[in-house]
Amino acid sequence: MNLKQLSDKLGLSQTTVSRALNGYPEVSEETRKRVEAVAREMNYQPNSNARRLATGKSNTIGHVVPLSHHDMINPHFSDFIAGAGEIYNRCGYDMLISVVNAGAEKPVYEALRRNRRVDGVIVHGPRVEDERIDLLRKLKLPFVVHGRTNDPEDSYSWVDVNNRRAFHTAAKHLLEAGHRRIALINGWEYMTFAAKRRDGLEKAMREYGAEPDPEIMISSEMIEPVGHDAMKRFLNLDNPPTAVLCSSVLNAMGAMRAIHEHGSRPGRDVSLIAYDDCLSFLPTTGERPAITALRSSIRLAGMHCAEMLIDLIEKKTGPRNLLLEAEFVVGASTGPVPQTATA
Amino acid sequence: MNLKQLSDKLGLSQTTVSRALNGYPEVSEETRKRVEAVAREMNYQPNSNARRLATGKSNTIGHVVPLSHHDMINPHFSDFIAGAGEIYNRCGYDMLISVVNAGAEKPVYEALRRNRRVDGVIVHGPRVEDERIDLLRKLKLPFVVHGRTNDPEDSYSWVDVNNRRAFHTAAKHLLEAGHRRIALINGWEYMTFAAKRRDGLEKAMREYGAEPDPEIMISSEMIEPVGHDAMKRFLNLDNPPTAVLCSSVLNAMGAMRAIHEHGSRPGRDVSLIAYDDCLSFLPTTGERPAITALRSSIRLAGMHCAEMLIDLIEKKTGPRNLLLEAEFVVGASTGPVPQTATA
DNA sequence: CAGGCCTGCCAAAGCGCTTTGACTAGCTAT
DNA sequence: ATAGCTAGTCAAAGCGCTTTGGCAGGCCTG
Repeated sequence: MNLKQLSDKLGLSQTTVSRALNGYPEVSEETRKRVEAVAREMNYQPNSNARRLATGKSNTIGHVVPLSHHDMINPHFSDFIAGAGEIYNRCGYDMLISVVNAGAEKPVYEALRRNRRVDGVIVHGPRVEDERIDLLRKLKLPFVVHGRTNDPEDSYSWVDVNNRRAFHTAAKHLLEAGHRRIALINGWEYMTFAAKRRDGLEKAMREYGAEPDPEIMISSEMIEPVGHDAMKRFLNLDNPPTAVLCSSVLNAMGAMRAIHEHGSRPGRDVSLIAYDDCLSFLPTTGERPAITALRSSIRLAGMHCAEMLIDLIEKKTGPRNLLLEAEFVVGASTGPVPQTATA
Repeated sequence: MNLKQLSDKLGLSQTTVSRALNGYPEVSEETRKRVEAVAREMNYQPNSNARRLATGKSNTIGHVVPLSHHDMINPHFSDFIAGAGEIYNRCGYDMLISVVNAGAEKPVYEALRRNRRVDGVIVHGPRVEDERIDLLRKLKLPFVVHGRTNDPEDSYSWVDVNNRRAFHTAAKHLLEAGHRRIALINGWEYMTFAAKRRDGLEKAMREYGAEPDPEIMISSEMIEPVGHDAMKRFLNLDNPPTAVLCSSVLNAMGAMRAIHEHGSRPGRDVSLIAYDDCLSFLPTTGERPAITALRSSIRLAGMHCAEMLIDLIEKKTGPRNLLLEAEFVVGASTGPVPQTATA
């Protein structure tokens, strides 16, 4: 069933039927009703390729997903997608995903643009120095960054969590409890979110007269074994940390494992705080959670990004920004600094 | 730069240029070379919407991803996508993802078909009773199932792991070591993979004269806290299991946590085997792995599915099947049944 | 009542590609 | 010499939609 057949059936021109269905005002209400009724009855749906060719609009959002060195997609990604996907469904957009080796994004963006394959893109995993912002601006391809780069903040659209403040808050909590040697198990610090988290931690420490020690700070992949190995190493130092900040629940689990193996008790001998992206497959349970955490839903961030991008595309507004705050939830994994250590 | 401009520049007709670029034989080699050179120089790339409209082929593969009850996408999904995405890139296909509530897939498939939005789809999360097979056959939309349903096996295309044999092997390993009370922390058993795993376990147990006990078997979401809570409950029974099979590393981690909390030692007091999908964010480490596991890469499965589907689409072959075997790797989490228990 | 202005509809021209059917020139076979 | 191929090219007809530019006819307005 195509437009021609439908309009023949209705005894109307294709023009009128098209307009009726797309809500143009040049059609009488009566005709519109009739067209809509028959279209529904015939189960008519316009061919999207034809429509795209005619309008130049694709009603598709692109996600260019960088693979890390280990051919792995950031595990946070599936939750982000779940959030964004919900909005796309609601607004009638499709989601196109391109998996590509980190750093090789450029030709993909160019191809998406040249082909008019997408109306806009979401930028994942922004780095401090990121050439994608300039590229996309040059390509005139609407985009929203999930996170930030070091470009001027109001020069592009982004949705981000206040990572610096989050880690500042967490660090302050530890510092107030007497901790002075605080370890950091961070993501890659060429990524903006990780750099900002370190900033927040260091700022808080300096405010309390504590000196950040590079020896107990690591920047790496946010996965379980990395957390484990790092924490194990830290605990075996002559001067081990009394607390640790983890950039993800994944490496936090590893750190916890190392703490247990070392015979230490979390919250007593060692305090631990994790940044919890509310990963759907690792829900942090119960009333009094096992882990003290900073929480912000990555799924929600996905929804915000999608909404903002669609707004940008349809209303052609200028750059917009959204800064979310992480929630700080005290759990069982933090406590006052042990006496032996403060002495 | 479109075809017309390009052919004007070359002094050829659009027909000839199109044929030259698409490798048709009716063009002299000399002309083809010239066309290709200029096309590259001009950075010409055909508009994919126009091509799609003309050919009716979309060069796009659809993934309809069901959301579980908790609005969560199966975490295995991102690894699968990484594998499939690699193949799509290599073969010039795009990946279209539709996130949809579990059970509401039907209208989405119908729309994808009617719109000629995709050339084929990958079916995720097949259930024992799954109406999608029939639906897709009726829609004449090529598809490959990642897993199986209870439809006749050669009546549709699938890529699956031999889940029954995998769990049979694992169970046998435990049974040989003297274990008779074996617990199961499984995925939802309306999903085929989970049902088959249970079958494999029960078959092995019966072969060794052990009776499966429903009280120490659970079918649920494969996430950490579920594994924890289940194992905790099992260990507190009057007659606790001496071994446990976990359907995922995620719930295995939870089970491990419960074992530790209970003061038991994995591999000594309680044996544990996990099915490891080689999740990129939870790599199982080292020479002598901490967990005895069945291994099969879900990323590889993604690649196989993508390859098979593209073959189906391009060569229009009949149904094809691929049954992969999981690798069994003995680690530190299994050992002989403790004496107290056998007595 | 002439002129202008809506309202509601239509025919036809794209959008940029593929593909059909035809045509020419040169060559072979009869 | 005529017919019949083949190789190489082209003009034009789609693919199914949107959108431009008209064109009737009814309604005001002065």
